[in-house]
Amino acid sequence: MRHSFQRDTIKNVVCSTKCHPTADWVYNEVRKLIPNISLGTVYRNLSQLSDNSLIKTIQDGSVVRYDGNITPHHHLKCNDCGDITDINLDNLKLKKNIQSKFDFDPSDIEITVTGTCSKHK
Amino acid sequence: MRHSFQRDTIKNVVCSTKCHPTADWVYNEVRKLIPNISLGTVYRNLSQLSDNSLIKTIQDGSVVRYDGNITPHHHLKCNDCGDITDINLDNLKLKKNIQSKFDFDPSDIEITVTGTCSKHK
DNA sequence: GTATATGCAAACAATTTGCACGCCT
DNA sequence: AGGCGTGCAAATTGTTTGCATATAC
Repeated sequence: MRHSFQRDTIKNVVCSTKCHPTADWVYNEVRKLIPNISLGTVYRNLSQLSDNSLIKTIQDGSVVRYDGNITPHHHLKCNDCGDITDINLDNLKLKKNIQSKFDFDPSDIEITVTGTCSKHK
Repeated sequence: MRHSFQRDTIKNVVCSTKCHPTADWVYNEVRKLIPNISLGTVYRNLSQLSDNSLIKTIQDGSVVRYDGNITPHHHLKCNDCGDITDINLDNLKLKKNIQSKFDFDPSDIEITVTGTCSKHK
């Protein structure tokens, strides 16, 4: 992967927010910096960045969101505001449990908790 | 929700398989029984059935799959064959943990474990 | 110089919707 | 009779791709 101003900018935008943005949100932000960038370029670079593990993707219903936080973590999603928050959960025990109980070799465990956040109770 | 032969057939098809089918798979199966059914009808009824909690939906990447098993359970997905298997995990502790640690009221916890199934090690 | 990246527009796949007609109750 | 359900086709949404040009190394 060689250098490109577009890709650097896209990565910066994704990594400087905690809002777990969609491609479209990223596109609009990046356009403020590179007005004539194309949506295709944004998609291509987001895929590429995630293929190279520089960002993460999360499936939120039918849309893909991106996450600059690449440390292992999970998500809370509020049904009211749609906000997604990062949480850390120890899943080592779960991993071992699954390995022994189901004869399955986990490479990734994704836990998404939906519910009501403190602001909306 | 009143009676319809189409909806009954769709529900039966979804509930008699463990393969977590897509709308398209269901469409093709149902067409064997009702050759002139339309894809729109299949989508409408799958949504309706899941709105009424008679079936479940699971997001598998960008496509939606349906599950006739409506008891609380989670999924193992093999990276090699793509097969999705139901597993039972006790998440009561996790629920309580999240409630107290993050001041968040969980309504649903979804755990998807991807990895390698026993057949593909 | 050559391979990779870009902008643009067209193509795509999954899903949804508008409409006229048909069937349940 | 009135409203929900249906088939069909067109529309919508999110995403990907082909192509000619531009840029990195």
